[in-house]
Amino acid sequence: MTEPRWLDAAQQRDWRAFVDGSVRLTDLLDRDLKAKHGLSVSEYEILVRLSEAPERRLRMAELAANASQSRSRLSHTCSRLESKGLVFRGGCPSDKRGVYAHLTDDGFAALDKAARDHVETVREYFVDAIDPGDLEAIGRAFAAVMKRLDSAG
Amino acid sequence: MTEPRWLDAAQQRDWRAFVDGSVRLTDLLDRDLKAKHGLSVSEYEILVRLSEAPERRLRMAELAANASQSRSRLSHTCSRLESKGLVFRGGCPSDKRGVYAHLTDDGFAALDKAARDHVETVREYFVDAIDPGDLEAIGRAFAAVMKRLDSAG
DNA sequence: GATGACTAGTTGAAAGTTCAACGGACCGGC
DNA sequence: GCCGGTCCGTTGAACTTTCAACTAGTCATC
Repeated sequence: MTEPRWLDAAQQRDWRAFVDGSVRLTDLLDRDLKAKHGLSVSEYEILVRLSEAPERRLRMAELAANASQSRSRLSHTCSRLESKGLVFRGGCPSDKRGVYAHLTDDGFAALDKAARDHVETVREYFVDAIDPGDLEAIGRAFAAVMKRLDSAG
Repeated sequence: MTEPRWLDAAQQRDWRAFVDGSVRLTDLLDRDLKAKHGLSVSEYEILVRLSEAPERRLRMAELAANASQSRSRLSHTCSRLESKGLVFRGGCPSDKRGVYAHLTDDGFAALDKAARDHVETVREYFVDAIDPGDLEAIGRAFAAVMKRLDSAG
């Protein structure tokens, strides 16, 4: 077995800061959203993507891809959101296998309320905590990470 | 209700890049580690913290804090790791409520093997995908985020 | 040395996620 | 037209995480 190229001290420090910081940050956001609005971050993300889609609806597979979730997970989560009345599912005329997830008016209203609090928390613990130049660096960096993930499949 | 200060376009782009990128990256790392070594990232993190501790052992509460996990979750996860023979738990003489989680030799060996692959994947999709200056920015930024999380409790 | 408040860690059930398998619909070649 | 391969989305079981008790030990005060 060849010796792996270990990270140097600075790389390790930066990588760990990201791992620890992002775990703790998403944990906070999740608890915050759940306590104030009864939504998990992944449910919230689903509502966001739907709200931005034309006619506020998306095919399940596309929604799953947008929200970086497995189809199975989305299916279960959508069932929950549907039973809360925030989403409903209807067939797709052009492809009879297909299903459209629609955002309901209640869903839009719930999202609007949740987003107001959520953005404040994101500001407080992320955007406003970070030097503006460093924030841009994060944007560039994770765009590059995603590009590499995409080209790997 | 006062209008929240929404993120501007650039802030939103950067925030979303982070959210999407980090979800997809940790997802990949998790699958990779699970497929090659039968460990989840959170199990891996526990082994890492133990391996770095003096005498390769830590009190449960301290380990939970280091790994950013709840005590309950750590308790369950440790049971699993214990049944795999990677960790064992023993009492604490100075505080009879206390429990030390120890890394076994098998645990250390498993971690060593896993780390060799893990670091390669981290390099490929994170460290080597990112401009060095941007990586430093990430380190600074998430250190700042953690500092703010700490001072909020 | 009792009392009450707090901390360490575990437990079991509920809630959520992953995994493998499935039913049905599209699509290509024959 | 039909047969195999593939894609869409769902399902139920297995697994993991969260939540709310709970036991037991410590500590401070009286």
